[in-house]
Amino acid sequence: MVSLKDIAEKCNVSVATVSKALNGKEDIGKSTRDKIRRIAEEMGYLSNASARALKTNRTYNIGVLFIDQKEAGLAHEYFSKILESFKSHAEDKGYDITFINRTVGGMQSSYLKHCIYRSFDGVAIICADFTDPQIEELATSGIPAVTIDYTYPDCPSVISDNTKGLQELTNYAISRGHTRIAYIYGDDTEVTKKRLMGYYDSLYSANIPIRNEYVIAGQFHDIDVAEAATKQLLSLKEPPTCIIFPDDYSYFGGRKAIFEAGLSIPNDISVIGYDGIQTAKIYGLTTYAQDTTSLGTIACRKLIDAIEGNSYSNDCSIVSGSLFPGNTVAQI
Amino acid sequence: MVSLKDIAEKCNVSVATVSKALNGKEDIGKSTRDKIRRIAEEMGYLSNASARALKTNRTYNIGVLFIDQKEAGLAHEYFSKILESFKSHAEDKGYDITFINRTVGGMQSSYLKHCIYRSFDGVAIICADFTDPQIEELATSGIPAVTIDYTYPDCPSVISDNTKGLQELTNYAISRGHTRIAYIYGDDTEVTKKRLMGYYDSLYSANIPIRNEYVIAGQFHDIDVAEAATKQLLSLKEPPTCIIFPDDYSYFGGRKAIFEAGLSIPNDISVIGYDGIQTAKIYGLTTYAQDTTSLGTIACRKLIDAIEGNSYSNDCSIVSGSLFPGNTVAQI
DNA sequence: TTTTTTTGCGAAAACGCTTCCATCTCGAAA
DNA sequence: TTTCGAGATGGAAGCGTTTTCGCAAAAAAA
Repeated sequence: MVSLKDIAEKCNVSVATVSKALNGKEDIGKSTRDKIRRIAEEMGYLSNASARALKTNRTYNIGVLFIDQKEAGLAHEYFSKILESFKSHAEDKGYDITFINRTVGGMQSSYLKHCIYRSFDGVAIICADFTDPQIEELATSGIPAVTIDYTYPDCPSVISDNTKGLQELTNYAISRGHTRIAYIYGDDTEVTKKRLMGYYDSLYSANIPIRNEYVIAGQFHDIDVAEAATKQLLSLKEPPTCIIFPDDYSYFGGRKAIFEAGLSIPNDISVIGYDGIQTAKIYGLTTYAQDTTSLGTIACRKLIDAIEGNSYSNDCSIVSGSLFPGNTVAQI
Repeated sequence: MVSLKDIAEKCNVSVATVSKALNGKEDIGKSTRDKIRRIAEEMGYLSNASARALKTNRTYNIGVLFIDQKEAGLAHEYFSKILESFKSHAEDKGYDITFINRTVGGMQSSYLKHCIYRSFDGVAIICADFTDPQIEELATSGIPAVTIDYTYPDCPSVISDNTKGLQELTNYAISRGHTRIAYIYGDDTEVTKKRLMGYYDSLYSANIPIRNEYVIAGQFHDIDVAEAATKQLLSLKEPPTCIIFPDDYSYFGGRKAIFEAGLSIPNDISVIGYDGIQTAKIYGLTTYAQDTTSLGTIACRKLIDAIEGNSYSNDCSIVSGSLFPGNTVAQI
């Protein structure tokens, strides 16, 4: 590989001068600068990221935590879209993306140690189990960090407006004449709490009594659980006329139960998802499309602000999505 | 951050000794080695990846090319599952994964230059447009590389057995009594060529004449194109009784056309996908599940072999998948 | 005992880069 | 004329490692 030294020799200048020319420093003659740049280009020079990092303590590398909870991982459209958007924004700004894991040198270690070892300039926690103490350790370690869909104290975050999402969906069902609206909620997380708030709020505002048997626990991205929960709802003496699932994917499980019960959608029962994934939209599922592009971009912008220290805002941005009406909620 | 020097001072030995102790070199006393290791642990020492890379020319970092063709990108289940599997195998072996892009320092450049700049030990080309000259440049640059679903000369690869896949699917349709089997093939790539071979071979072996109007061009992962192609097939004087789609996702487009034509699956027409993605399986789509776990693992193993120089096999591994019968092919 | 071998450890260079500071030149001000 | 300051350039240190080589001490052989 061609190094600064090679260019220096070819140009009859010092290594220091070459470095300055290439980095656009001020104290250098215009003509020498241009010459050095031209020669460097000709020789196909590329700076050595390791050497530069060693000297400057900046890697221009962002660690991304993206954990494969329940085998969904990268294949989970919501998260992978966010990652996609985050990544492309980061690349525009000159940062690369490396996955964080809990090994260093092939040995079990911790997320934080891995990040320190790799000297990431910052980390983005996109998809993770926020109850894992290792995650909290990382988010609050002092390394610039940003979290998505969860907020730690003193760590900037961006979250999807889950309350609003469930409000809009519930309101939509109400506007179509439904009052027996069930909600199968997801895992016990912040996201779920926020969504429940939206659900309760909508019903309350519409003066619809809340029925406990209509609010049952499910899990995110789990077909079997959704199927079982749906069966449970359908077996009530007075079953709901509309079911809201934890997410679009879970809906596919509920659908199975509904069909097996000999019911049709939306004539016999209405259904609603959450996320706005492609395959759900194709089926015309009524859902709430989260704005993954904004989530990723904003998260990245905040992280880079934190890294570079300008206008650093240690707050929580809330991004709202949009209702996708579909055709799975019947007018009553 | 604590460095070798800090440990050396605390232990009253030289930096060289500490390095050797921590790296398990031979010429060092057992007791000093243990002491150094203990102190290092206590002080929370982590070696500096940049410094080490600078000195050794090894980054233990693998570049992964994963390009978002037609907006599918990370959300494409087939590729993201492969990446997932590749990643986890790499991490076990002490390698990290960084995404390749065509910028360096935020400026437009090329994939190869980006990889050189980052000094990746090797690169994996998982999802890309293999006709792009920049990809070929990268694959044949001399940097250890592995490609998936495409083979360049002198570059190890692993490909899914596409010929076999289409043979099995076609044979399955034939075994269910079909003879008017259409195939909407994907983009003009190696993968498509191989699959067409399988399709033709199956029909030929079964003495079923090949009808040109049944073999039409579609695209991978494109719902609209699949919908149009399906319409075209359905409008034939003698439409097929079974349609094989480029992939599971495309099927969702075809499904639309079929329903709009007032037909039902599989009573009026049988359908077959390819890939074995979750949502397709849920719907009972007859498909061919590719073995993404093996694809990722084998690719990673080959790449690391190439990097580390042991038993380096510059060949092409073929991985077969398995038929998922589903219930979308009627018995005739 | 002396000689040889083995073992344990350290000095120092090098990897490629950035940056502080010193030096030198030259035109402008005094 | 001398003095100054600005502009251009280079020397050199240092970032945290690894690794070669040399040296001393201890152990083994003579």
